Amino acid sequence: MEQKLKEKFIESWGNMGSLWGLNNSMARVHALLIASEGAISLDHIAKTLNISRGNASMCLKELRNWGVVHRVRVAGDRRDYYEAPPDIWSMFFAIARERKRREMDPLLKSLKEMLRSRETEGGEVTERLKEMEKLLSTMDAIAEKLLADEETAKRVFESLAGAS
Amino acid sequence: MEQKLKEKFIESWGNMGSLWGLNNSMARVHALLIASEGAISLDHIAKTLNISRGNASMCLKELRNWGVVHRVRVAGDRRDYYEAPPDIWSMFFAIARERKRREMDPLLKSLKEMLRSRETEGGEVTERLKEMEKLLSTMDAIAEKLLADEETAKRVFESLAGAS
DNA sequence: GTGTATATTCAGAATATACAGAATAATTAG
DNA sequence: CTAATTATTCTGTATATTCTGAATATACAC
Repeated sequence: MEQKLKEKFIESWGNMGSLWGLNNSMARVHALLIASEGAISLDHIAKTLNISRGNASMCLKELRNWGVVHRVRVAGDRRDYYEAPPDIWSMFFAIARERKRREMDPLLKSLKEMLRSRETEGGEVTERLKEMEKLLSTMDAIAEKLLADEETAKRVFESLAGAS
Repeated sequence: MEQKLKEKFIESWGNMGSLWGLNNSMARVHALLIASEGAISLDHIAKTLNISRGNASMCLKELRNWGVVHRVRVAGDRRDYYEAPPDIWSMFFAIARERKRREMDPLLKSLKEMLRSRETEGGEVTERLKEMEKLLSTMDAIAEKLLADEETAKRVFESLAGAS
């Protein structure tokens, strides 16, 4: 019966994943790992989700890049096992870190470069770009601060959520 | 010469856009509007970006759904003109609102549903899902609060970014 | 009303992405 | 070292997405 919940979760997570940069298989692999108690093998994953072992391998690699899945080696067993660390908050931070790295950093970098190369130039457009750069720098500073220390960040979140 | 800056910005924004749900053309159209002083016509957009008028039309429609582009009607001119509102902060909030709506709300909804349908059940998996629900609810509360009042939000951001 | 300029929608072509399964590489036991 | 087992990478195919250009609709001038 626990099975039904698991399947439903895998399906939902699969749908959601695409919203933050995972394709369906990746998100399903991730969901299966989240919903499984111990570490499980690539083979087990491929069989359970009905995907090829090759695909499973690529998904796991990418999920490890995101930092949301770990490989576990078991002595006396050739196979690799994989698990999602149990702490949901650290998963959240891993995802946040990666998304910042992918979505924010390059844009901020590109803005800074553009503005540096045209420091002297005026115009409305340059003004807007400067404002964008300021805004993104603010966000960047916040993100850096929060991602650097998870415990502090948690407290900030609780306080922001709670304050009337 | 301003032209080079514009092109570079369009290219960067185009690359970035795909990371938050716009396809390349949409993001390029958006970038062109951000980087243009007044309102410009569909025709102008299609020509400048080398895309079909049909595609331009669809992109503009979608960008207006996001709330980041406005249509301007000029008296005595049949054509429609489009512009990106000049305030970067309100653009930021429009994007944030839409992303929350697309990325967070459905996930939270789906989690709540799952948990409701299995309230009685225990197990490690259910525990994790509950934690996820709690975490997302916290984030949701923060987002609601910040998106409801832009001025307050700005102040919160400044303060978070600044505090040592 | 008619004719013209513009915008939108749509079908299918072009392109990009995701996947299975085969080929290759790596690891380990013996 | 060799053979066996598992993991990874690669290749072609299936699928999904995006885009164009044509068809259709809409708005306006007269």
